[in-house]
Amino acid sequence: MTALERVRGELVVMWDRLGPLWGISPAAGRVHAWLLGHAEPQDAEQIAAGLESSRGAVSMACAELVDWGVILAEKPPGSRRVLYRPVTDVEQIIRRIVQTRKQREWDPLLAHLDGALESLEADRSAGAEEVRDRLDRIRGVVSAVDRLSERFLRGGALGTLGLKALVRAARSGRKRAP
Amino acid sequence: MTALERVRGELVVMWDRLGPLWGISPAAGRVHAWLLGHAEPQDAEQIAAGLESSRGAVSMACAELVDWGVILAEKPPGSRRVLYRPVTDVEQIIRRIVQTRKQREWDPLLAHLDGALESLEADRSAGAEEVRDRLDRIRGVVSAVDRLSERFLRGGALGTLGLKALVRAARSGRKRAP
DNA sequence: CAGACATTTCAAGATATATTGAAAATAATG
DNA sequence: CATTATTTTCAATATATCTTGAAATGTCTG
Repeated sequence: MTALERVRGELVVMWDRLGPLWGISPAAGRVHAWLLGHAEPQDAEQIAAGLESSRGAVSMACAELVDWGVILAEKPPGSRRVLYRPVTDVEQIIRRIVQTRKQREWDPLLAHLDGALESLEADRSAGAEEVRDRLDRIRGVVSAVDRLSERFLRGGALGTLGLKALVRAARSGRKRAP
Repeated sequence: MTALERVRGELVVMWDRLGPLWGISPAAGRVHAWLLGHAEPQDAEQIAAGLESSRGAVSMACAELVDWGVILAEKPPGSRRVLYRPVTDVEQIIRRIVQTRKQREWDPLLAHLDGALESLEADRSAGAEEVRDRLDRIRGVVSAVDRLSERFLRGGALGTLGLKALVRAARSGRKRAP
């Protein structure tokens, strides 16, 4: 077994657990890992065989990943197969994930909090006062993160957040023991 | 039904879905929401009754929340009951969540990536070259976020990230329609 | 536009996760 | 230190989620 093959297996295990952290399902995470581990784009058949999964499951996972914008589906002319290729521009991946999560989760949360605060304005009891205060503080942070992500999405580059310089610095200083 | 009671119910639904986003289970999220919705600290019995859950489930959830540092367990002298109170300092909550996730998830991820990159260094095939490049780019971002969180955890205040000013700004400008 | 090759869908079944409730453990009081 | 109020644990059970595979749908070529 080559080093590459071993790394591929580890990648699959990692992404299976980490996918949920940024909002994608474990199954889709495994497919993403598989694609990241292969230089050549793969078709659904190969992925299913490699992950010991079924054709249908891979189809679902790929649809999810295309939806998130972290992989691309390519139809080479002269063939009916669909080839999947991972997006390798990390900034683009982050952008898509931030964008998708913002509108799926963050914006609705903010709207709910605003609604809750509004209905509590009428209630002048001591208990309501305290709860309103807490929600207002939470809303402050949620709103701040919301604006931060907006700035990131508009600003065009990681640079706005100082991330770009950090990435540069981080790439040079590898290999701190586990 | 008062406005406060309605808001409590909505909070529970929100936190049930959002808990997983920052790493706690849906059940623990509901308990956290229940506590946030009540000005007075609550005992496990009250929580179980309020959420129509069982005594045991609440016990597990509270242990998880105390572990995360987002609620406090208080033993009032002269009684055997344990009262639970949510931490209301939002900065402290964020700090605990960032800290816990960093060491549970982020640090191991970084170590794995370093290990994978190291074993790929030997493999000089074209495929390995491409995969190594991708992993290196990913490692750059993971490492950058890691350093960012370290800076936040040490720096003592949200201020370091510019979040503090954002929170101030956000709190004044409420009520953009849903 | 028919035939063949591929993909997507979806209901049934398999698997994993969460919940319950009663028994064991713990802590406080007289 | 026995009693009682309370919490924690954990095996059984209920619930939700993921996977499968066959049928339906789509799409490219001659």
